[in-house]
Amino acid sequence: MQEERRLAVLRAIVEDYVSTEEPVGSKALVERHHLNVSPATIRNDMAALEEEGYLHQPHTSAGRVPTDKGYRLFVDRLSTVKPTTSAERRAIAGFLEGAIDLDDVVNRSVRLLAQLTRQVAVVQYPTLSRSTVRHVEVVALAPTRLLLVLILSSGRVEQRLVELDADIDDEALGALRSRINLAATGEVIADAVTALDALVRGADGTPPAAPATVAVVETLIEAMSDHRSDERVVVGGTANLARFGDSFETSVRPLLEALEEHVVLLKLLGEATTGGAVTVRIGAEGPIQELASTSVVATGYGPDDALAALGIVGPTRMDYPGTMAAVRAVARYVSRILDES
Amino acid sequence: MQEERRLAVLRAIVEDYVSTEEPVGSKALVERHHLNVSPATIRNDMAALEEEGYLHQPHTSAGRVPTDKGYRLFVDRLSTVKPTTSAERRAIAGFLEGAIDLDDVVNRSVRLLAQLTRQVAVVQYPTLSRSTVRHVEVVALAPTRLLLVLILSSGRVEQRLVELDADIDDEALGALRSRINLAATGEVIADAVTALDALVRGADGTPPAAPATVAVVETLIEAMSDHRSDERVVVGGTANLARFGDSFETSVRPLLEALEEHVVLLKLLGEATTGGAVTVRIGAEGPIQELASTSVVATGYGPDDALAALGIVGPTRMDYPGTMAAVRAVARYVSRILDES
DNA sequence: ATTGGCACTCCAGTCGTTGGAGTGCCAAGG
DNA sequence: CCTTGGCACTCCAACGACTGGAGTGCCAAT
Repeated sequence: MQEERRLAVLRAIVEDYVSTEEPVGSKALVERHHLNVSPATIRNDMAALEEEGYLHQPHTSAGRVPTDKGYRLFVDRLSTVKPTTSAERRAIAGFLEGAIDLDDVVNRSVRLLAQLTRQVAVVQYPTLSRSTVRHVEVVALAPTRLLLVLILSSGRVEQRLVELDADIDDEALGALRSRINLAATGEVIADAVTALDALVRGADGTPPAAPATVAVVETLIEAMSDHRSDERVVVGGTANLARFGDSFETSVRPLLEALEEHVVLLKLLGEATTGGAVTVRIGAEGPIQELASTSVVATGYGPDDALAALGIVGPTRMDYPGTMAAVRAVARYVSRILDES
Repeated sequence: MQEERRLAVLRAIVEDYVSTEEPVGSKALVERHHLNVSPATIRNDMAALEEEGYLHQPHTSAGRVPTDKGYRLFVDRLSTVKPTTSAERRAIAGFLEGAIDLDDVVNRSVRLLAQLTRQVAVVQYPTLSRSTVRHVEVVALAPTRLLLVLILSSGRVEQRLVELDADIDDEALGALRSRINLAATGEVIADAVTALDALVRGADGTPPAAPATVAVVETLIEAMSDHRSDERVVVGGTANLARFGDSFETSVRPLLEALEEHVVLLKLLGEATTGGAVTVRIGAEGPIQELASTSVVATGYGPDDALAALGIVGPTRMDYPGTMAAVRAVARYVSRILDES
């Protein structure tokens, strides 16, 4: 069955190219992998694979290099995700266990990912809009001044001050607090907002809400709708870009620029939060011009892997199985840590 | 007066080398700057300057390049800080005005600095230990559960939960709140800690403090002593490293690695918070091996320029007057913004 | 102290040359 | 029909020789 062997050849070429960083020729292939055929046979296969667009030749008489399409086939059908060793798992767990708060978890994750993959790591902060409301606290600092504390499942805490036009007594305050929590606690942000909205609109013919209630709920909704902190990502391991050796001004500069455009990164990571698996975007598959010559390996984390995303950016020539394994492992441990705390 | 001319020659060499990035020769010098002498004269001066260690020759028959010592002399005695134009000032102000919170101020400052100087920018978060206490809020979430909110002059807000062994009534709570604020409000963190400590120790023979007071104050002191967030710095503009063109693996990689070592950066910036002026560290003057071939231009910001520091890291071959002006201008505006909010 | 003249140095770019790795194709063998 | 050895061909990358030009240092003259 020569079709099968062709795929084996593609796999071998990808693996060799990734490790040697040089175009791979037919002779070297048969030596390193024990394909029981001659170089000439391999050449025929390679010619066929090139014909189909999986390989590319830098110059007429050079070895072959995988194309984006070749990597794609490799990732989809030829690679088995390398299982992480127990030592690696222990290292990951140990490194993340020490985290003391959300910031620390995120920062440690970035460093860890960058170190494991030797690529540039990107971690998104837990998304506000996908968190659920854990608790809302309403306390009086003064008779006309309330402090709202909004505690989310992601561990984030938001707080707002509300000035009232009139005094509010403890009893009314308690009632307000329990009504708000009844409506919002446990809900996803979006649902909490609509529930709170219903509260003040007096949906079903109930009398209009008291001014104090309106003020509090409005502030709360504003806090929940404040998506700007959604836009936070942390980037690390840029020193790994040094391995780009060649074509610096042409390939590293735009990449560094893209990495500082956090909006761009968020778009990139956004695609990864759908579906539980590790997402791989190879070369120009994505919408972002500047990253056309790089690959992105990312996945969601948190409950249902939908809270936010993390991943790495690197050259298309990368160790996909190993990288995917590392990304998945880190995402799992981060999810667990967040769940515990 | 030939001594005077020699300095003029040094200045001219620094300026030309910064703008052309190439060793500068005697002929080019007399053409570009209207020194009314011949190239031969300049050559004598250059030989003397080299003898004294201000210049260096890459090869026997090449132009001259300033040494670290040469830059140092230039910065200390030959350069006038370029005044920022009103257009620049408006741009800076406009860019920073839009900031909505502390995070935003810091992030905008980094981008602004990187853009103005075309170097790598580094901004330290306001130092906890140098902030003063603006207000302490103590509210009961439940009879045995208190929420402490610590608001600092830097705009930072810390909060802690305290579980009590016994119930506390509103009256006692109010008393506790005002005693704490009396002791701490307006004080520098360190002083606030000692004042609070005195509160529970009952310094002058007063009866020992109530258990609730002890618990609250201890938690508060702990929050104030939590210096880990002191260690935060934000780095931006790494894409500007691309201009390092030559010697990538040798000079950019260690630099990128150093930039990720935030502890290292903090040490670097730490030196800059003393004294109100802009600090310039050239080449190997500082303690950090990895940055031996770069310069750091930094200054403090905030009240007395002592709250925290910001600055840039770049090649020793940089436009010192312009860079110093930009750093100073940004620091001033950041200070102003923080003061207003 | 300054300057023109002059010999000297040395890098950077250019141009052949060449060796080796790799290919494509073909004809022979399973 | 697939595989294989042989062979001519291609082309890069490395090496070395060459050379022009920019720059210097020194010296004698002013």
